[in-house]
Amino acid sequence: MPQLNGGGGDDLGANDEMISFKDEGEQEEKISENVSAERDLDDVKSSLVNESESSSDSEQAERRPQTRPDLESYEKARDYFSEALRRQQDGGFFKSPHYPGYPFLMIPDLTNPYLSNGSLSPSARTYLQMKWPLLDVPGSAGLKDSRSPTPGHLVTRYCHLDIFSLHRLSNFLLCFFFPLNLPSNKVPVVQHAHHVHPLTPLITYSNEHFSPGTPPSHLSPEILDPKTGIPRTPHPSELSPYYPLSPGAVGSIAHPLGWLMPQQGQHMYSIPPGGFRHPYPALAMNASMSSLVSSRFSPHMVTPPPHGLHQTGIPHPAIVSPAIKQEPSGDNISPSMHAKSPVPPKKEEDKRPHIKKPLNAFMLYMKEMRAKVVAECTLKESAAINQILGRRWHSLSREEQAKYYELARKERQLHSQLYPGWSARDNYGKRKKRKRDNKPDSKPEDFSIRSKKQCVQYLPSEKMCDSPASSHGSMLDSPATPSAALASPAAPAATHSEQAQPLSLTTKPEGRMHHHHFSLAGKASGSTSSSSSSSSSSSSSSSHPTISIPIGTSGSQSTTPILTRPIPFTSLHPSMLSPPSPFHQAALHSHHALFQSQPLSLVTKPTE
DNA sequence: TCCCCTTTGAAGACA
DNA sequence: TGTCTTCAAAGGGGA
Repeated sequence: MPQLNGGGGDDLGANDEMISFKDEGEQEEKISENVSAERDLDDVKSSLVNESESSSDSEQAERRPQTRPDLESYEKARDYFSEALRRQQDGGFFKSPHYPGYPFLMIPDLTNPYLSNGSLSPSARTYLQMKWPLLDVPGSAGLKDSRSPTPGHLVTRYCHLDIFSLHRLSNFLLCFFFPLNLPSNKVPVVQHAHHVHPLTPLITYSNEHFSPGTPPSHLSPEILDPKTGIPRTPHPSELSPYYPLSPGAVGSIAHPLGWLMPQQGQHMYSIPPGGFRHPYPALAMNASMSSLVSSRFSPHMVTPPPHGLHQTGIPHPAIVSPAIKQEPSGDNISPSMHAKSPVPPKKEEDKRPHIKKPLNAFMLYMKEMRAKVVAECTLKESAAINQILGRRWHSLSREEQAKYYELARKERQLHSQLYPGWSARDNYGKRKKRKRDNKPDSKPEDFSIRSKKQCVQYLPSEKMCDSPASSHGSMLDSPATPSAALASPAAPAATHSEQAQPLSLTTKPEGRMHHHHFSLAGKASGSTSSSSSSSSSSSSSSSHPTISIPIGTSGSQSTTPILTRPIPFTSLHPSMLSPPSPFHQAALHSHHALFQSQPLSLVTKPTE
């Protein structure tokens, strides 16, 4: 657990009160989180053929990622933003993440965090919890759990920061994020010697991220010459290349994340060019970070280094250097790329950066939650992790999903603004075609043979996958609220369709449901997008006893009256067959949508 | 070393 | 317009 002042520093004060909180919270967190995680984990683990996966708790503890390498922290920070965003929007709905150390730049008036009555203002609490890892306490304990402490307790848990400590804290952050003319690559913060700073990701990269001699932009729009210290107009090459803009786009970009913009009048600290950079601003965005994006996408945006890296050397998530990600040479570069490429024309076309697709809602969710799932389980295979994530995704309420849809929409918007000429087609052919693309419609027998790592093995045949999606979540009882529809252009179809579904079965986008029989096991039953043949469906039907639930059509198939989608019996959670146990009910409370009480009471028997 | 696997969603291609 | 394909992330595992 990173601690700020464990090494004796007293800059922030109250350090002696901060230390144990995380441990306390971690225990609570473990208990609650493991409820769901273990379920998913057990589910997946039990389905894994690899028996070696079964490990003792001690092994699990050992395998749980501890402090990650810096590069991972870099990504973790990225995830943390999304996490924090969600938590902020959810009011602490989600538990504190496993990865501490999260740099937030915008401080909602930390110097005056107290309300008139002397209590800590909610914003300050939110900030302290979310933005300042040292002060972070498990969100579940503080804001979600019905047993959560009283506000007074919260204040206590928030370390009794007095006004001076907070002021010092804010100053600390300012000094940290906006070093002024630091002479060298030294970390421009007061960093205690013995502990990892909670902002370790930043510090870790600070040698690279914090360009010496770049003053805070909130202090001056100009750049101080690193040599002379004289303010001067920033040279394009020194400016943030994060989202390189085409010349025409420079300065014309409306804030793509204005929905996250904080209230006016709230002072924010913009990021200096060359200062702290989040790899993916849109992901990093939250209300406290929006001005960061504002500054990041300021007219200072210029072309990035040709290799697709930041001047800090950190690759932009959306720009992958050919050295990192192989791609064919210039042949596949679309004309738009040629015209709009942020990279100056080079003789070697293949060195053009690979602009990745913007992440969709699920990808954003996956990035955010993957670390949690991985931390909670011993599973290493992403395929299994993704299955869990996929189920959890479905288990999310529409409101929660809507956040990601909205975030993804902003991502796309931002991406389109930054890369006006970019097209998804530009990336076509840069990956080797998958085998399944050439695979003929597999017969049921073929499916079982096709791959020993097929998801059939991830999903248990006996033990119900008690993941929320297949058992609880929107698969059967999604509220079909239009929130997601409002948030995502893709969502409307689903919402529209699901509203017509008696059971509100959350279905894949209709383009994927090529057949009238749809297995809730999804691709686990062979219904891959590209191999969505009748055979795969029949494979599912043949391999899983199913019950048929009449559902409405969806999307483009809305004209089709009613479809009957067999649900593999093995996909039914016991809770669907019987009331949830007290333990389960506790889990329901702890995990919100992941464990909602089941309105359905399906009684069926496997047709062995 | 490269590809597969797995998930969902977005976007492009194609009929 | 509807259907299909590709790619986005992630990392263990297999060839």
